[in-house]
Amino acid sequence: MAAESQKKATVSSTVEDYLKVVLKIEDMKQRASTSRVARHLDVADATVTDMLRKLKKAGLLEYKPYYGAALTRKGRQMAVRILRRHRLLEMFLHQVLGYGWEQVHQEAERLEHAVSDLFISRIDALLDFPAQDPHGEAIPDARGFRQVEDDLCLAEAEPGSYSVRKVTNSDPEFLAYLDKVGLRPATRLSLQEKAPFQGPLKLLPESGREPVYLGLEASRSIFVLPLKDRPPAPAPLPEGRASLGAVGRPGRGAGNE
Amino acid sequence: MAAESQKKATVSSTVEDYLKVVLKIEDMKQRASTSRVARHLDVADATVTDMLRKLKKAGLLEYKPYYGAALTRKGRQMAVRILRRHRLLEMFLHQVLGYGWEQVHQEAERLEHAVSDLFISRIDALLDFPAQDPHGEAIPDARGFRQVEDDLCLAEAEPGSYSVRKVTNSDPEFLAYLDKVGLRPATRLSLQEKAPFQGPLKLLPESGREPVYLGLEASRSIFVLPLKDRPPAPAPLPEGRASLGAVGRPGRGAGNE
DNA sequence: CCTTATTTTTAGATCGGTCTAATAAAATTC
DNA sequence: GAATTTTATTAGACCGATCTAAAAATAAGG
Repeated sequence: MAAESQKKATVSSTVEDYLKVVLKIEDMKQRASTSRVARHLDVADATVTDMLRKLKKAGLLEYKPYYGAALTRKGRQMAVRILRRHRLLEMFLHQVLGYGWEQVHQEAERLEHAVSDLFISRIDALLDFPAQDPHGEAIPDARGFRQVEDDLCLAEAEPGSYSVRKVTNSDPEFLAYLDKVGLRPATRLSLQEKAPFQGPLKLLPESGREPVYLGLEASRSIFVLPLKDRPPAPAPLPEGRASLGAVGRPGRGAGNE
Repeated sequence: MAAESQKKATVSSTVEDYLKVVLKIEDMKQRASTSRVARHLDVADATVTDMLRKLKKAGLLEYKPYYGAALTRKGRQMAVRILRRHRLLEMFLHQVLGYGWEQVHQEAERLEHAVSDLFISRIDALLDFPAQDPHGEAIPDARGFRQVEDDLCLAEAEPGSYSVRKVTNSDPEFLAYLDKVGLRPATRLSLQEKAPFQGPLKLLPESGREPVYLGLEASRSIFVLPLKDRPPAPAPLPEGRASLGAVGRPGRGAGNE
């Protein structure tokens, strides 16, 4: 063992959760302050202060009292690993077990801490190495590389034609609603107008005939890709709904749900 | 809610583990004494004493100091539920993700505490409601019913023809060995002789040409079904190896089936 | 039966993760 | 720039699960 001692350094699932939210906050270009982390994890601020000190000691992040935390390379590596697991699991639940996209997050949240590397690599292969999860979020590859994407948030878009790239919100209610009005990754839509003074957006999804009025706040979690007028191929996601060797949602036979 | 208050009563995974081993011990027709439970869980006796008192207070088992524990109906129900999850998960890992039978136990051990009921019912359907796990152990059904089987242990069998029903040992080394010499659920074999004085058994598995000499102790974890001489159909397991929508072990590039 | 050995329980401590209440630092406002 | 508000940290405690060491109950032998 000459090398840098690439210890497996197994951490608790609590630690994994802390790393995950720090990464998430950093990805949003915000400062990972104590209170922000606390809000994301729904724990008391004091608990976070404590934990950040511990994680600093473990070399997983830098931490300046009264300022906040920033992942070290090692910490980021771990966080990205969990992110990968989470998203792969979501895709697996959706494609193989027929979960709705509003159901996958909660289950993946528990599974990401429990499955082995073998499990992950098997589902990765089974899914043919997917690049996005069911919400359109990029899945980091096995080496921890993440594709960067220039994000255009619907809240900041001008009227025009777009296709939905991803939805960064895991609230099941919200996702179920989007699904109902026909807004999912890869669907095309035209943004018709934006009411002034934080007003709602008027959208026309290609699927539905009815226009959809979406609150400005809600529109912040929808990211889109501008379409050069109306080309034939939008195609971000490999393909839509449950298609693999899946039991197509529940259906026949004995009871599920 | 007029009825008996069928509370979901969610317990920690530690508690689930305790219930599981008490069930296992009871299934072996032994007394679930403090030390026996401690050995199975690899914890100190004192820890078990404590826990048994707690579980008694929770109404999950009866407990007499200096004697031992016995599951209540509620406790047994929970324990069987975990057993079902465990075995279903093993089958899933084997059939869908191509795990070897010596690999499934460890992974299922973690997953059984993490997956939701929905997950379980989906894999149950995906596997077409299997009755046995990869070791040939019966999977309790969704209502908690367990099929009883008259167990004939190889250690107690007379020379003759048998088919392997189940292997009750989760040591990966041991299972890998059995696999190598061609002993798995549903394989036929002839028990040729048993050496006296706790001596080894001489076996001839149908697959292999070489006889296998198996220690008496090892033979205690192999259970068999007597064959009426040599009929065409042995068929305890629904069918042998990975057959479902499985990715046939890892292997090639794409592919789901 | 009394002594010894074994098994079990009690007592007291530790560890990880969490909390509340009190205090202190930083940011904001006047 | 002093006072107030907001944000963080310290202090002290709790809970679940575990441990070790000591004491007590049961079982086994002579």
